[in-house]
Amino acid sequence: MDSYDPLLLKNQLCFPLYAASKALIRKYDPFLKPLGLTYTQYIVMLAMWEKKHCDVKELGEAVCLDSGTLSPLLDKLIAKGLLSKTKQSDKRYREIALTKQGEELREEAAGIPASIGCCLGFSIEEAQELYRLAYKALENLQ
Amino acid sequence: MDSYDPLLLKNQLCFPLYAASKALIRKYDPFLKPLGLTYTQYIVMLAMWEKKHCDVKELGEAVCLDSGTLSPLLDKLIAKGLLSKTKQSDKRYREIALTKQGEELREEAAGIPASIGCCLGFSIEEAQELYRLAYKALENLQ
DNA sequence: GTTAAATAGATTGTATACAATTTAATTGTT
DNA sequence: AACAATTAAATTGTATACAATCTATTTAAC
Repeated sequence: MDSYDPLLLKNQLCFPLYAASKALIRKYDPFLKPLGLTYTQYIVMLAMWEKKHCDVKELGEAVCLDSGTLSPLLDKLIAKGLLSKTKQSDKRYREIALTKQGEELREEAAGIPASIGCCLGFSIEEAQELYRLAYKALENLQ
Repeated sequence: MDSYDPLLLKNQLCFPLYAASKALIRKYDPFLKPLGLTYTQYIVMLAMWEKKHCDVKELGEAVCLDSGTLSPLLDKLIAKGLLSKTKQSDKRYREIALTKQGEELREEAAGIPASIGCCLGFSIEEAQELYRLAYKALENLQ
C-alpha cells in the first residue's frame, strides 16, 4: 500500500470542483447563444429577474462578482438593451434596473435549467447533495 | 406553498459550484504567492510533478485546458525556469519537461494541500462526498 | 509519389476574474 | 464649516478560458 501523497492531482478536491464548474458553464453556451448571453451575463440576469432593480454593490454580492468584473459586464447588458443604469440621490450609487426587453428575455430563458439538468446525469438526491455541499463550501470560504 | 421557479438564482446548481470554485481558488493565492505561481500554474505544476515530461496535448487532457490557455501559460512557466519545451522527432509535438528548478519547487508546495484543507471546514466524509460528486459531474459533462 | 485529410501546437479575438488604484461623493469629527 | 475617513463604482493591469483560425507536419488514400 502506497503512502498518501497530498500533491497528486487526483488527491486534490479543488481540481474536480474547478474542472466541473468550467465544464458545466460550457454546457450552457448552446442554450445561451440564442439569447445573446454569456454564462456570467446569464447569472447576472437571473439575479436581476428577481431583484428588478438594485445597486451595483448589492448585485455584486448576490452573484459573487466585484465591480471590476461587473462594471464592464453591466455596460454590455445595457448596450444590449436588457438593463439600465441611472444615478441615485446619493450620487455614489447607480441604480441598475431591468428594462422591458430585459423582462421579456426571461420567457426565452425559462427552459434552460431543465435542458441543463439532463447533462449532469445525476439523480435528484445526488444533485441536492452536490448543491448542499457546494453552498456549504461557499459559505465556509467567504 | 409557492410553486417551484427554476430560474431563481437559489434554485441553480451551477451557481454554487461556480462561486465555490472561484472562492476556493482565491484561498490558494496567499500560499502560492511565495512560490510565484497562480492557481492554474499550480495545477499544471501538480500534473508535471507527476508526469516529469509529456506533450502539450496530454498535459491539456490531464488539467482540462486547451492549447489556447496552455500555450501562453507554459511560456510563463518556462520563463520562470520551472519547465522546458523541446521539439520531438515528430515535429508537430513539443516535449514539456520539468527542470531541476521545477522539481525543487515541489518541496515548497508540500504543505499547501493541508493549509487549504482547513479553509473548507468540512468533515472527511463531506470532503470525500464533494470530491466524488464533482468528479462524477465532470465525467458526465465531458 | 501526390495530394487530401488529419493532427499538434500557436495565435487571435472576446469575455471574464480580481487585486489594486482612482475618482467622486458622503459622513463623521471636531 | 473644514477636512479626514469612508464608501460606491469605475479603471488599470495581469492572468486565465475558450472558440475559431492558422501553421507546420504527418498520415492516408489513391
